[in-house]
Amino acid sequence: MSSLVSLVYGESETRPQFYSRKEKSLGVLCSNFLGLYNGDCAGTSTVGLDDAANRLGVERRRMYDVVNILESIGVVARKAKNQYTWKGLEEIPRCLEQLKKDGLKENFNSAGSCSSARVCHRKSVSNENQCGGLLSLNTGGEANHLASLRKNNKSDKSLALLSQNFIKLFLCSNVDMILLDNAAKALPGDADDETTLRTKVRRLYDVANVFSSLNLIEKIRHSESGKPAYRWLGWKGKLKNGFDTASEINEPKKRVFGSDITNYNSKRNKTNSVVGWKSSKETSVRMHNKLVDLEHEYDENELKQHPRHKSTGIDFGPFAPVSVLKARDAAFKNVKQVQDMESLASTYRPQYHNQATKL
DNA sequence: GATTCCCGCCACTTA
DNA sequence: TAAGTGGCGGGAATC
Repeated sequence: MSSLVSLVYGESETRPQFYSRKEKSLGVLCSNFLGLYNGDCAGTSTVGLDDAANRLGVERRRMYDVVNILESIGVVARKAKNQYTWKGLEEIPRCLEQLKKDGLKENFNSAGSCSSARVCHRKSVSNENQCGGLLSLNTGGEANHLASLRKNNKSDKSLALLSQNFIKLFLCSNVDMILLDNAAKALPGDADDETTLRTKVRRLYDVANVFSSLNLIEKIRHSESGKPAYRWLGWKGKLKNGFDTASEINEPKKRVFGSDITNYNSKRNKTNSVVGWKSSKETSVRMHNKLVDLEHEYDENELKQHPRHKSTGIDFGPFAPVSVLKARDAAFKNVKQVQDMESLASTYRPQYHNQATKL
């Protein structure tokens, strides 16, 4: 029992250190990873997976999650076994641009579904996609690490491609707000199978947490259903002192959890409370319609089952941006304070390490 | 009770 | 054959 307590409380702590999911979230890990390689280790061109895991005090498995998602937006590129090339945050806008181009060119979500997203990614596997490292990696001996996945159909479900397709939902349809459930349905895969959907939603939470930590998206709440939705913010960040300052740049705009929305475009509410338009390119119409259909379908069912009072706006959910930002800022500060890598590792390890696995 | 998402099992690939 | 990779879903934290 005492050992169990120490697992939870931390052996070196005099005060109980309660387990907190937020501190171990992929978003926080991502922030720390970026802080490490974009800040303290700026200039480092090669990222060793084991090294990163050690420095950040996490299991290697978690690094795969973060790195795969970051690879999907060009921040890193797989170089060799256990090694990634650090491309940098400045790759993000270029990658987003490319993703948008690809998505539009390949008519992402043609025929009102995302079946073509599968086509899109297959093309990507064939190295037609130029984005970052994920789809055009292939430097040196590492020919195409997705090729192996393709063999066993793994790439169809890879986190990296899910990430890219999630982004394409925003970029290619020009919706700026998507219900997570609907994103899962709209993305490639069996949308009728409950288990498949649930799994996809789990993965989308992973992806969304990382993207949220990058300030590419923000989590909000569908005002009527209370269901989670994500709003596209786009890449606004620029580096300052080696750090992504997107959070700082956007900080004034952030709303406190539960507060009223002031910058919400009322026009969006007119047609649909969740899906809004920025423009209306023909290619985007199909996806828009699909998402709108999903929303209508969802809203009708929801209202039938759970009649609600009319809401005046959007409520932020439990993933309150401010709290996340606080956690992130704290993490960044933490990273900044540590000058040498040795102390960095010891600083971070307790935060992530699952002590239970050390038994 | 529903939502969120960490955790680690395990199948598969690679060296 | 050991090590690397990452899909997957159980189940606990959180709302």
